[in-house]
Amino acid sequence: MKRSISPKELAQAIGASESSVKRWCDSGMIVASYTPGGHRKIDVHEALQFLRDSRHELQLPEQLGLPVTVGRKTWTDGEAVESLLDAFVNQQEDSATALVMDLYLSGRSLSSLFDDILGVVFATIGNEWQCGNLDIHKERQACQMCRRVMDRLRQLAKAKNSRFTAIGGTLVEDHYELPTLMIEVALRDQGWNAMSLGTNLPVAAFCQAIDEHCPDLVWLSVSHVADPNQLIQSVNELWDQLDRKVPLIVGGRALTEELRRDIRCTVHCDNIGQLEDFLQSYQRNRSGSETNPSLN
Amino acid sequence: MKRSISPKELAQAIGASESSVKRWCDSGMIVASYTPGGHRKIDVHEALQFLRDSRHELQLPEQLGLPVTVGRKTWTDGEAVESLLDAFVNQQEDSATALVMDLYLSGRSLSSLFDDILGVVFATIGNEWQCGNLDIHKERQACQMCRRVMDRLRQLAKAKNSRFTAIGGTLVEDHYELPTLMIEVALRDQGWNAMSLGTNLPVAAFCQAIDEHCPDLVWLSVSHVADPNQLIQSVNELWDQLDRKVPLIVGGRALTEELRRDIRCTVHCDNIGQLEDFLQSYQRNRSGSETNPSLN
DNA sequence: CAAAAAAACGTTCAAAAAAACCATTTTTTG
DNA sequence: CAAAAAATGGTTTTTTTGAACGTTTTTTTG
Repeated sequence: MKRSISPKELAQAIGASESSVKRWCDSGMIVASYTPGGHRKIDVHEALQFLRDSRHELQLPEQLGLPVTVGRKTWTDGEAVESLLDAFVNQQEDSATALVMDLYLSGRSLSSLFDDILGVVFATIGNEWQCGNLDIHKERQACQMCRRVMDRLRQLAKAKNSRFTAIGGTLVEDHYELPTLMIEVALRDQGWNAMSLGTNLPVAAFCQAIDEHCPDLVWLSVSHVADPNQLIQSVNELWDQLDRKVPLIVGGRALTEELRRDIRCTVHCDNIGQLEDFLQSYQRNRSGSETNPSLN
Repeated sequence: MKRSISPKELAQAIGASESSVKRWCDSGMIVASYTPGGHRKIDVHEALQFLRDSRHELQLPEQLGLPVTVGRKTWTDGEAVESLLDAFVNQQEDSATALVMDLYLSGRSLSSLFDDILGVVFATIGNEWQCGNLDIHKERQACQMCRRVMDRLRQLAKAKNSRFTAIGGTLVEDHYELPTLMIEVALRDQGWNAMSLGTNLPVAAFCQAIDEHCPDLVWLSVSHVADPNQLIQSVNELWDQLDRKVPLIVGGRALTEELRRDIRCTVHCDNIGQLEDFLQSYQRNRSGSETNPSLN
């Protein structure tokens, strides 16, 4: 952890301007030390002392809900996973939100955020739960909190007037919402007009939605399979329903080798990163073959 | 969306003078924080809270980062239901959010908002779906949108340091999230520290959570019953687990007369309004019988 | 190691907010 | 109904704030 921060960082943390923080330092309201060149260094302890003395509330402007994150710039994957796990398990939603926003705003791609951080966190939570080390309700609450955090990301990546539409969801008996939500948010972040239809849907629902929205892409998230044969039949039914030009993307942790063999789809994805890779080549092809005024 | 605003901005937003807003801040009617120099900063949450308490008209909603349509109209229940239904079915999330916020800010109680508006809307959506007039995915998407709207209300009614804790959720095979979320939000609005454990939970999960949190109240939402006998057994198991002093509240549209007869619980609630009524008498009793320093 | 880029410095200045005060309107009360 | 009380809105002076800008220090990069 950093032990001192710059005026700019403190300014961001408390929602004031850098000028004001500098003035407060000079007037002695904030105790600051100086580098040989004259740059102010504010000890985190002094910053917190100042927060208590002044009537200023720490109103996290973007992120940084807790002292531990003040001025922190870079997280390694391992640290982020560990902290997030802790926050989710101990129901500290503010910390979790702050951390995820921190990662997002630091320029990390959503695919990396989902695959390398949140995915790992929830894989761990799932494991701990199945090993009996974690109560069921903690797992559920972690999912709920994560969903709220994702909703915030979803709002940040809100759909522009994109030409490309995508729909997706999960089939019957599959109630896992987070994976399909991740795909929705990742697609939106890539400029798609993505809509998750929801979970536990019969194939008919997909077909109706396809008729209604004429999407340019359909995704299917598979996290739980009640009846493998029914799944295979459903996916293939969906495949037959789709125009050849509309790719069907299937992925999820419940996809066994056998299922993959028997399922017809455009591409299997094991994570969001692969999905994005596919999208980019797909968009290049589409843009190349189509006459597209907006790109000229 | 801005986090905090100045008195002048709030004054413009509600069409009052800056002087009045400052006076209200000083008198405590508006909860304000201060910069080190003494400038008032009003958290948007607090501004909305004040707006709701004081019944001031919101003339410039955009000052608070709200959609411009908020506060433009007074709604009858029928109109509100009709418009909300339209917004949910046609996936106009912004409109739906604005309308719900409108109703909330106009001073309507959450119980009324849930029982008379959102409840009716989703009863209608459910009906239309079962009659085949509405595609399944539309119902699912409506639920997702509603959940996001509820999450915003949940944030507004954020838990204070309440003495009273409540937990609840749904039992296995019951995946309906909205009702239990409504209860959570309504309880929070009443000053409770309410936590929804989630859906599709075994009784064991409730028991673990009860051990961990020692709640003052437990709720159970029943929207779908796969096996009536198992439900009865589960609820009674839960009842036995609970201390007599901790009320168990059971409600939901799937509660038939027969089920009610065989289920042991403190009180059945058909809607949020009844829940609030029970809470008020309960809190009076608790405050009266307990030695409670904070009330003296 | 040196050049380039980024961040922080100090200063100035205009806009915004606070505080204090007074006039006007609305509500309460006898 | 009229006087008193309370609430509201406007004005002035003083204080606080945030942004701009050219300069200096620190960090990054080749």
